[in-house]
Amino acid sequence: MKIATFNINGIKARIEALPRWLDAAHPDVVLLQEIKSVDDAFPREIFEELGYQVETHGQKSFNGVAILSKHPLEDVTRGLPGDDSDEQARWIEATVMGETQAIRLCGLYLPNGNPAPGPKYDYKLAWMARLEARARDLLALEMPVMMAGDYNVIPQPEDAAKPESWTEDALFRAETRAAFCRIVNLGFTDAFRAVTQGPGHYSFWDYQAGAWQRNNGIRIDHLLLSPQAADLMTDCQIDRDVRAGDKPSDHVPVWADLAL
DNA sequence: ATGGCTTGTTAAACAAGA
Repeated sequence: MKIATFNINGIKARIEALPRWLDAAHPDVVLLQEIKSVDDAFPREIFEELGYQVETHGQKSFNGVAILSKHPLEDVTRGLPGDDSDEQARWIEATVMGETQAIRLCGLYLPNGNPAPGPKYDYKLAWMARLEARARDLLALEMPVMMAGDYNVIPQPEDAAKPESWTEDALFRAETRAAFCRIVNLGFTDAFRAVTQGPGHYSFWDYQAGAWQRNNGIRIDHLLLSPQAADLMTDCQIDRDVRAGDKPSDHVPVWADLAL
């Protein structure tokens, strides 16, 4: 089962590029971030005609996550637990049945947090604390679990072309990286790093200043696997060529294949 | 880079992103 994460930076703006990638990559499940749409305005028919079930958790103008799946989605839940006053649409969960066993999928859009320090950074760290709590509960299920999405975290210096320019940024500050590390160290596997080591592998290139042409990128879209999911992984890749297509998102898809 | 581009909202700028 091929499961991908893709921050599309607006579903309306990606109404051609997203189906184009689906046709080329034929993922079974896609976790989308930044749909920037309310649920009623999401063009679900386009994806249903391609064979996908569509579950959205949107809001007006900003954020918003969704799941596209060629297999039935069960027990869909919306919103990250831990703060009922949080109105930002950044988390969706669903269970997908494979041929032999089920996997719990979590799609997430972790807050950017800039400028740091400040209230937006405080929100990011508080959100990561809630994520850690949810991650603990998911591990206790002792089943295949994937938490995938735009983490807005550069885990290591090798995950940025110019790490020195990110030192005070909310994506790379010591507190951010430590919070991410705490979650991984609960027992998750960074799927991409289990397959590929070394620098030069990015999932985001800024629209500005010729970042793509200069390969000035960062790796911030991650797939974290529970031990039971990591045991099933056979491959994980970044579809970097998508960034060179017509009217691209500033992020590209990252996917993993699991023997489910 | 104090933001060089893109998006959404809404009708000419503004907010937000990373």
